[in-house]
Amino acid sequence: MSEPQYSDRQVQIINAAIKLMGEGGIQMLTTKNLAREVSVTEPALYRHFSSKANLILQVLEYLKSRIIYRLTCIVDSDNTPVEKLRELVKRQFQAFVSRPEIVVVLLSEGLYQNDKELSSIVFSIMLESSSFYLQVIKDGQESGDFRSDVPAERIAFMIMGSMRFCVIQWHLSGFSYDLIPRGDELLDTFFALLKD
Amino acid sequence: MSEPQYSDRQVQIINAAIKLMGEGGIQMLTTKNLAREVSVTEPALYRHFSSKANLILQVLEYLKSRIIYRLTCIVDSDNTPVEKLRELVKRQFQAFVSRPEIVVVLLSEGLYQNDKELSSIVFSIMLESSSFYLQVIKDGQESGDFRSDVPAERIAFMIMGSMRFCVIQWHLSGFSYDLIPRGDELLDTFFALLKD
Amino acid sequence: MSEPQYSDRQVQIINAAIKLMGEGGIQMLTTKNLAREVSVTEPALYRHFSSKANLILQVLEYLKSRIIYRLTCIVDSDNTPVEKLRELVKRQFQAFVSRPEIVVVLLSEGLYQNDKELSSIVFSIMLESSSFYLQVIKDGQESGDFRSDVPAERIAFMIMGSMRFCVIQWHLSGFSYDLIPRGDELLDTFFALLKD
Amino acid sequence: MSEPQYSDRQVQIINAAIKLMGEGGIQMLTTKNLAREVSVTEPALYRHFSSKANLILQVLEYLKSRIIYRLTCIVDSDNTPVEKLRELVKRQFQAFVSRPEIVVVLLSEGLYQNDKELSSIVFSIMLESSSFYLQVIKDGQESGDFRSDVPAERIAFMIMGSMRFCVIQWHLSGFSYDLIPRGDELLDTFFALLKD
DNA sequence: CATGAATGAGGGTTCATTCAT
DNA sequence: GATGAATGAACCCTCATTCAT
Repeated sequence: MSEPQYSDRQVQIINAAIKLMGEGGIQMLTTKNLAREVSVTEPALYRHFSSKANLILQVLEYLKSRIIYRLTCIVDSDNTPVEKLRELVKRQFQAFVSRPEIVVVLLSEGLYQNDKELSSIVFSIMLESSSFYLQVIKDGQESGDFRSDVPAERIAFMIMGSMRFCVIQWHLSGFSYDLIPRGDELLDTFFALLKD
Repeated sequence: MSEPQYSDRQVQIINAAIKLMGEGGIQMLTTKNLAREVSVTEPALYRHFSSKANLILQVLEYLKSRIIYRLTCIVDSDNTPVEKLRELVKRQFQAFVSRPEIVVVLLSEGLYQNDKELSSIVFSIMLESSSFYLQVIKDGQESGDFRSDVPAERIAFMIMGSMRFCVIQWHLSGFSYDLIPRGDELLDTFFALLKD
Repeated sequence: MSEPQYSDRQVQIINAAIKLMGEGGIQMLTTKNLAREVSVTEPALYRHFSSKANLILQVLEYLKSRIIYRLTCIVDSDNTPVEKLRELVKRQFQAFVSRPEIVVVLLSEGLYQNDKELSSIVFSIMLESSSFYLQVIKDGQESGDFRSDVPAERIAFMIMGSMRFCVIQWHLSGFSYDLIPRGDELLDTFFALLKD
Repeated sequence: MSEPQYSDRQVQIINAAIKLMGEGGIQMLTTKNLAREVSVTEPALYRHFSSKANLILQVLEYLKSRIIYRLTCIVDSDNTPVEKLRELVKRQFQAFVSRPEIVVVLLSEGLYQNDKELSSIVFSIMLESSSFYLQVIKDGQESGDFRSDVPAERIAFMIMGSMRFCVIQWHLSGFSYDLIPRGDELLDTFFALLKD
């Protein structure tokens, strides 16, 4: 593969960074906090990442590769489009539930405001994810499972937007309720609106 | 109104803060930058706001009151539900176009991660805005303009989620294209899916 | 008299200053706190005192004049030396009890470290007070009430030192016990040691 | 010993802090002045002390441990009570002469007004020192060297109070005369008054 | 690989004081 | 007399990063 390999320490640091950002946004991701979290000194971090910006970049790329991998698995399976869409939503939500910190890292785009490079990775995660949803919708339209009078692009767009909105509210509420049933409700709504 | 009055200077500072956050997120909102923007010294800011946190809070409340006002005007008009929904979307997008900085302030929830109070204002803006959309959808369902087999809450939810997603992509792209046509497309999609 | 007259406002400010210093030392005596205490704005203070240093100076002179007046009354009375000494101690302690803030202002010499002028006033209060005690001791020695084998100066010195130490401990304890009985104990000790 | 160890830099900083406070009270103890005195930058100080408050605390504890050590040596010696008392006074005064700054730090209780923790250390230094004087007086009473008709506590109290008063006057005078002879005078007075 | 020590740049904030009104 | 607004200087402290060891 062309994907970069991460040393154990790097993975450890990346996960610590995700944890910290999850706790208090990018303002909590300081070299001091990070070093404490990994139980090394601050200069030691620079053995593994050339700078803080570079670290965040690796964090995003690390998450991106895992997301793409997950989406690929689902879309490449033998399920029907309806089942695939269900899986896409459920597994995405399960991922957030099992690691809520990621919500901050991935859905708080504004965090990376200053850095074009970071913003563009977040953007690319969004776009590439899009294509998986889009493919499933198109398949569903061809198979007659989903209505065809609305372009697949716009449907995929609405689905992703709704999912994001759902997760963001969950986050703003302080993760104070169970996300999973919300995903089921979302799916019900999607299928109702998409019925041919 | 019972809302707090702002002195000229306060409004000036609030707008400068919005501008700065628009340019570089909360990391650009430093007292130094703010003071330069308003052409006073840093300590002078403290005559008008008790602290930086308090300033951000006022920024959010200032925007909130304006948003609520705009939504109220639209919903209280004599238009049909269909027209109202169209207005809600178009005017919201126009507001963002005429002042893109606001996107950062209002849609980058993660920015306020550290501060429960700020997060809760952003959350409340979201929830209160919701209620306006919801009312319009409900009216449309009663008048037979919108389908009734899907609960109004979920429809409102999808609409807001899609709008946010649309604006966020626009933001991540660096405001590199015209947002308005995207709003029109969104509306087309909404109406197609909501047709009774 | 040659003593300066104080306007009502000046007295009000002086007393507010004493109160503040009593609460938190000279670090609490800020123009902001002072203005709040007197219910005027900060610049208004400068109508009555040319500077903060000048204010403190007036505070000390104000207190000094009152102390000297009190001491004079006692020493000029018709009492015996023994009674006068008793009065000097009791009335001094009563003054502190009725207004503990003064302890800080008068006995925390270090506060004025930076300012020779202020230090010298505190010093002069100490020296002038000394002379009253000294006179009483001398009278007592002449009348045969007190032993004469130790110079009056040294006896007066020990008495004042013990009194100060007593009050300082009371202060450091947070005024957590009744000072008056300690004064009585002190007096017992003095008389026991001074008996001819 | 169980006492905390100080690194060289910490001792250097502590001494610089004492020097600064000696020159101009706590108002002169700024991070900027301190850094200049130690020839490092301000942030460097924070590698050795977590905050300015913590530094002052360490200063006091550092001095306390040295004082207690000195007192212990004297009291544990084989001298007679009379000799021990003489030593206690002389060595204390010598310590102040050789390092007058300490007067400010230890005898300007008001300095720490704002901080309960600091005040309580100063208080504890006072109390613990007390116990050494008390022991010597008691021994002297038992051996018949000192009169027994006045409780040892009160005698110790008078001695400490007189000593403090002596040193404070010396300080207020700007260290303008030799403190040592004053100590001798004090001792003469003590012995005269304490003679059985 | 990792550390202890240090740094320049910058953070938010408070201070006593001034000035025009 | 008093105010609102402003200021220069200074405050304590944190940041990401570097370097010698």
